[in-house]
Amino acid sequence: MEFDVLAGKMKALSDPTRLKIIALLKMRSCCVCELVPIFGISQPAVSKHMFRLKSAGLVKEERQGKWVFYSLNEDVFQEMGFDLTRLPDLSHEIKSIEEQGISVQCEIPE
Amino acid sequence: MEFDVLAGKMKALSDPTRLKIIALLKMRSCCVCELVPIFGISQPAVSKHMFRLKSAGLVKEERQGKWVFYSLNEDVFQEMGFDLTRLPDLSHEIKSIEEQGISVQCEIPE
DNA sequence: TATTCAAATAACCATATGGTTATATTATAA
DNA sequence: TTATAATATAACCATATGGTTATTTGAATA
Repeated sequence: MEFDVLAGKMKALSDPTRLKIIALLKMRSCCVCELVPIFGISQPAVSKHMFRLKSAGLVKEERQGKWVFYSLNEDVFQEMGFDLTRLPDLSHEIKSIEEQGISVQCEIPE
Repeated sequence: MEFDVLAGKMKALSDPTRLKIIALLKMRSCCVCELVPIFGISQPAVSKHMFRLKSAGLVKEERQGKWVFYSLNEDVFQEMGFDLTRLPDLSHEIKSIEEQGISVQCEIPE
């Protein structure tokens, strides 16, 4: 797990519209033209949201004739939730400031 | 759970620095002056990050003399992870576009 | 009381974000 | 082949973001 990568996935879900899109895709795949009336935003706005979700790896796309169907990448989505519960150990950072003598002992705020 | 609120929490964690701060606070409380040398950014930059984490409810603050110690709000953090796995049901949105006849049957892209 | 240290706030800047309208691309249908 | 439908891309705009430096606030210390 890389902090940058996980933060990128979080950013992809940091918008209410994209979060709702994910909730919808948990039910079934959708094409752009279905999402437009649901969210009441323009078609290019939906396309941009899908691009962001796809770039983060959260969503897969599949063209079916003139439609492009987007589906949830369940593995990536689940892994993200897991990563959130297993953030990397940063004890070396704590150790570093302690060795440099710049840590603050909250026990002894004399 | 509200999509807006959850998205707000995600946004608070959508920055690598803030995500690392959370990872640090999982180990122990820290004050601003400890985080400054760890991240190599200015003290006001750290203060702004803490404000954003606090606003999202992910972090608690406690003044100890001239220091302000920030600690992880573990309940909120855990609940966020849980909410992510239990996104609200949006079947009514699907039903709506189906009733309006604007849904696309991906089974029959004739 | 005056000074000093930690943190917060203000003002600013460059870049990112989420929307728009207009146009291009891709694939079906006439 | 031409028109049409779905999607993507481009260009633009207002606001948000993450950083900076300068200043203010709060608390401990000389």
